[in-house]
Amino acid sequence: MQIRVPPLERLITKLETIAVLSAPAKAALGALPLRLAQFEENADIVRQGDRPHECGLIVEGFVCRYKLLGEGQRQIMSFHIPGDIPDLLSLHLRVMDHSLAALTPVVAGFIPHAAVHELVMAVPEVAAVFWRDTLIDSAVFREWLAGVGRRSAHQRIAHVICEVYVRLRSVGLADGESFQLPVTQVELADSLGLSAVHVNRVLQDLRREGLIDYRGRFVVIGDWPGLKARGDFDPDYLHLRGVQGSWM
Amino acid sequence: MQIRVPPLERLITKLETIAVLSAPAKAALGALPLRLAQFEENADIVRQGDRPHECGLIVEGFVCRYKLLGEGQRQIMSFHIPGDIPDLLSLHLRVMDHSLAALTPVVAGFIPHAAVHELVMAVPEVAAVFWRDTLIDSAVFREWLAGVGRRSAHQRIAHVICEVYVRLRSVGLADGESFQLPVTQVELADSLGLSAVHVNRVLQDLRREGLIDYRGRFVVIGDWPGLKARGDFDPDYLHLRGVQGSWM
DNA sequence: CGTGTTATTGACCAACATCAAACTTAGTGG
DNA sequence: CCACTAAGTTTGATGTTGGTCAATAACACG
Repeated sequence: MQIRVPPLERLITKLETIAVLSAPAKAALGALPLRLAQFEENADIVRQGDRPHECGLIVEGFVCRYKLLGEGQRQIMSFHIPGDIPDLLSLHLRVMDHSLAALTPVVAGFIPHAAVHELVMAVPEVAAVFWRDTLIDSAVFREWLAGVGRRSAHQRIAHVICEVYVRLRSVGLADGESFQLPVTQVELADSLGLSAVHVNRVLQDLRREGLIDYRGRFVVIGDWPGLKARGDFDPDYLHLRGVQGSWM
Repeated sequence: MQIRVPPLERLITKLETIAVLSAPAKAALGALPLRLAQFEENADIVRQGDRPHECGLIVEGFVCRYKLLGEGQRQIMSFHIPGDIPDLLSLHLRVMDHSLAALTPVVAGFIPHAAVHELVMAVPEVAAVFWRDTLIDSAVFREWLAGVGRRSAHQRIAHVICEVYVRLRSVGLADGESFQLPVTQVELADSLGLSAVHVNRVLQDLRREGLIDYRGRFVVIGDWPGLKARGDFDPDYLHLRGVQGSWM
C-alpha cells in the first residue's frame, strides 16, 4: 500500500471538517512528529488493557473500535477512516477499555503523547479542536446507542450506511454516490447488535427497495433521500462545520 | 429541597474520583461563579437544539440524558448524579444533539462558558480533568452500546444497577449496599432498549434469584458478587482513580 | 483448480414486544 | 383519616422481530 497524501494533511483535512483552523494552528499540526506503521487486515492496532504512549492517526485504510464481552460476543462501536485519530482518548484515559483493529490493510502514523501534550499546551486552539473531536466521537456513540436501542434492523443498517457515506464525503474520500465500505456482513452485524444472517436479509430488502446496491464491500446509493428517510438519518450529530453543498 | 453540601464541593469530590487534584486546582474550581436553579421532576434542563452558554453542575437530584427518535421513541443514554456536569460538552459542541431532564426535583448550578474557558486556559490541570471527564462519559456510552447490542435483558439490568451503585458510592452518596435509584421501570426500559413490561419481569427474576430487591425507587443489593457476575460488570470502563477499599 | 472466506437460503425457535386489564401506591383534598 | 386520583407496577394472552443452526453457493486468491 502506497501513501498518496502526506499523513498530516489527512489529519488537517479531517479537522477542518469540524472546525476552522488558523494558519499557525495548521502549521503546528503539520509539524507533529510521526512514526509510520503498517497493519494487516484484521490485525489489532491497540488492545483493551494497553497503556499506549502514542496516538495513532489513520493514514490509509479502515479501522474499527470494538469490545469483547463475557460470552465471547463482539460489539463494534465505531468505524474510522483516514484522518481520524481513534485513540486520541488515550491521552487522558491511560488504560484502553476497548481495542482498535484494521478492517483493511492500514497505514497508521503514531504521534507520541508527549508531542501532543506540548502542542495542546502551546496552541490552545488545537487543544479545543482535539477536545471537540473526542466529543464528536462521543456524539456518534450516543447516536449508535439510540439506534441499537430503539431502531429496527432496517433503520439501523440504512443509518450506518448514511453515516459512513457522509463522513467519507466530508473528507473527500467519496465522490458521487458510491464508496468503499470494506466491512463484511458479520462485522456489520457486530456493529449493529444483529446476527449476520439477519443483516444479509435486510440488505436484500434495501436492495429490492432500490435504496442501495451493496456488493463486494462497495456501496452504490440508489436513492439518497429515500435512504436517509429509511434510516431516520439526520447528520446533525456529526457536528460537521459547513454543509458542503446540496449533496447532504 | 435544601442544599446540604456547598455546590462546588460536589464537583470537586466528583473530580477527585477520576483524577488527583492539586490544591491550587481545587481552589480555582471552588472559585467558579455559579447560578443556582431548581427544576421539577420531569422538567427538561437543556433541550436538543439549544445553544447553551453555561454548563450545568448537578447539585442535588438525578438527571438523565435522552434523545427522541423519529417514531416518538425515546432512548435514555446516561444517568447523572450530584457532582456531574452532564453538559460540559456544550463547551465545544455548540448545538445540543440531545436533551437533559430531571428525574427527581433537581438543583443545578450553572457556570458560564466564559468562566470555564478562562479557568481551563489559566489552569491546564483543570483542562485535563474536564477533558478526562468527558472522555469517561464517552466510555460509559460505549459500555451501554455494548450492552444494548450484545447483552441479554437480564445482564443489562444487572449491569446498570451495578454502574449506578459504584458511581454513587464513589462520591459518597451510597453507603452499605442500598441506595436510591429514582427511576421508573419505563425509564429503565428506555435506557436499556427494552419494553417496560419486560423490565418488570426481569426485575422479578433478579429478585427471586436474591440478587437485588428493588421497590419504590430504592435498591437493596442482596448479593454483590452475584449481581456483578450476572451483569458481566467490570468497573474498569468507569476509569475511577483508586478503588476505594474492598466493596468494589 | 483447490481452498478458505463470505454470502445466501431454509427451517425452526426464543427473546422480547404489544395490548389490555387489574392491581398498588403515593399524593391530594375534603 | 378517608376517599379519590394519577402514576406506576404487575399479570396474562398473543404476536413478531430477529436469532440459531446447518447446509449450499459464490467468490477471491494462490
